Amino acid sequence: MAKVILPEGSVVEASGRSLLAFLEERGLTAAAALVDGQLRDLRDPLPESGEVRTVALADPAALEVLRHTASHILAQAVRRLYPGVKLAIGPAIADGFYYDFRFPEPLGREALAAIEAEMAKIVEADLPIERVWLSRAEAEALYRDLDECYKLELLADIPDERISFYRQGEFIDLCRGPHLPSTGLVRHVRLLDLAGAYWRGDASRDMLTRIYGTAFADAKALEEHLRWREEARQRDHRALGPDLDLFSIQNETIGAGLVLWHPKGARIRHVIETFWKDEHYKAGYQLVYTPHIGRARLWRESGHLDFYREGMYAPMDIEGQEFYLKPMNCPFHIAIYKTRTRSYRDLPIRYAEMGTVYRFERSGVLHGLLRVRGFTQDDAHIICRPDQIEDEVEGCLDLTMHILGAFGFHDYKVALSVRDPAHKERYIGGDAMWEAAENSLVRALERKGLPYTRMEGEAVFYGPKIDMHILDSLHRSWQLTTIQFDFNLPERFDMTYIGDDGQAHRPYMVHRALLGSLERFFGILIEHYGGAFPAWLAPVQAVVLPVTEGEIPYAEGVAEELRQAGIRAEAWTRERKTLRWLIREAQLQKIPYMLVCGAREAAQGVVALRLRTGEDLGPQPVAAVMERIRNATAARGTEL
RNA sequence: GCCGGCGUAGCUCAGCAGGCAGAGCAGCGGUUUCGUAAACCGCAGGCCGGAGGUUCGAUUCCUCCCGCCGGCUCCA
Repeated sequence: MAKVILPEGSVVEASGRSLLAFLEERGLTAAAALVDGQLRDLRDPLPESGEVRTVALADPAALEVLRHTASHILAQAVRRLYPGVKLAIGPAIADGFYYDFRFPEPLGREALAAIEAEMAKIVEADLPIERVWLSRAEAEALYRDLDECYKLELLADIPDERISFYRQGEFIDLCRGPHLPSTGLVRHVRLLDLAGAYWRGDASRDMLTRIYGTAFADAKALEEHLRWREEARQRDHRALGPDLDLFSIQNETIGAGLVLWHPKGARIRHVIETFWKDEHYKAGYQLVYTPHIGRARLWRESGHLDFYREGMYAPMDIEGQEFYLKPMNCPFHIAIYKTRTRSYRDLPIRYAEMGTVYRFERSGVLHGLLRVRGFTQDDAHIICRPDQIEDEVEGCLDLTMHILGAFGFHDYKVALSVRDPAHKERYIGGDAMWEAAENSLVRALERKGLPYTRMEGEAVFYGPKIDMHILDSLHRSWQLTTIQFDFNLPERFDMTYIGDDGQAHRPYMVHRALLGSLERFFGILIEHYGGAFPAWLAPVQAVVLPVTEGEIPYAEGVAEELRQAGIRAEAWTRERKTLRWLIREAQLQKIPYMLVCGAREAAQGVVALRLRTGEDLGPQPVAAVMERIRNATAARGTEL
């Protein structure tokens, strides 16, 4: 007899019947059964022994099942409305689900409403969803009759002889399940988007139409998700950038994927770079500058022309010599290292550079600041002895958390990428190097108490690495930091140091970027803060607003006083507008501090302080306001 | 590259059964001297993304091109 745990927590002993039968007797509903840690259909007969737990519809574990069922309902609805349609695949994904179709006619977004309405009918009908097992021959016959070429292809990849299908009403679909017991449970579903997608992601195969949707157990969760989407849309850096006059990308005149940093964006970048440089000097790095182009010989020696050519732009001819625009900074840093014989006493050497690189990206993948063709890496190369690698990796993690923490990122997801143990021959460098490097990464992560996911076979051919993802204010994950060993370049460039034995040795080299690229990081920052930058980053920290023309000289004096104190301040006196207009404008520009000067304030030598939050703090001495802004700036927090 | 959507004033958008191209904001000129999210009046602003076709006539219909946006395995 199996131990059955019902939704309200009561336990019964049973076998043979389905969990669904028990629930129906009690007038209960649920999404699925959890048997030995695996989700199963409620309609399955209970096992002879073990534990069966009821998974409620509201259980997070049920979400995937719910969405998978929603994708079947979508397919059923599409089938009804578009008889000639061919079905491909329809899985649940992180935020919802999709289904890929080939439509006989192009489908527009406006069709989604009608499909949603048809889905509602299927939900209303509360069709039972039942699993059906077919033999291979039956399955193939079924799909040949229906002329479902994609499904036939999927069938061919399934090794089993008994093939699992799910049936709801007139609709049947190849599927491993599990599914909800009936369509009536999918109450809160919404179709969101329409997009093209290749069959099996392969650009040489058919282009299908993908319909995206999402589903939740209750209306509130669906509403929240839709609000979240809307919030993300409003924070889109591609809209905020031009609105706040931070940057522009001018495809027609400048070129795709090439960023113009406007004065306000440049002001923020300057703050970021200054902070970054100061912290790097403190952490024992040496800053360097290197050129944007280098001779073909350099890139041949580094191997870039062999392994990275598709990411590089065509060479330019300079006095008969080929030069390439740099896609990476490493060869230059190595060239600096090699200008003299290095002693073991010189190590570690840490070269850091805000190095601007150019990489070819296909036009379709370019995306605002997040994917560009020219960008500035916050790059560094650490060259060290074998006995130093662990401390060096740990030092990278410390610096990463210190710097990212200042920008309000405190949640990290870490991926450790190591060799594929089955194919060690695909990687450069010996076992001993790989193990030492991997151990140093693991130990450094453990010493920092950072949980990580180990990814076998995800390492690049030249060394193991750590990638760190941060979560932004909307809980979206972004990969920023990468810390990777490179066993390849020291070899290719024959880098050495003289050890205490008087012999030449090969150093370890670690390549790392903390913010990744300044462009990408800026885009993420804009979305993280929704354009409302904290005081230390705000391009304009304070505006001084005169109430009438009479206070213009006073306002200008106050702004000048602030600027002399190192505060980024402007007096808005260029044209005569009402205070209401000025406040609204400052609010839209998301300026943290508004200093209102009317006749009363001017007479007393004070300002009325209003914060971006809408808080009116009333009259304050100018010195007190400056102190407040200076404190908020120094704290690098979001508090104004 | 491919699929779908979209290209109209600096920006946001309306218009189009085929008949001289419209609004708000921004800009410029003036009036208003104003107290915490938009004072008022006026002026100017356009190869309706580009090329070709159909037509007496095209921003509108058709074809091609260019650009932008969403997406292109999280596998039945």
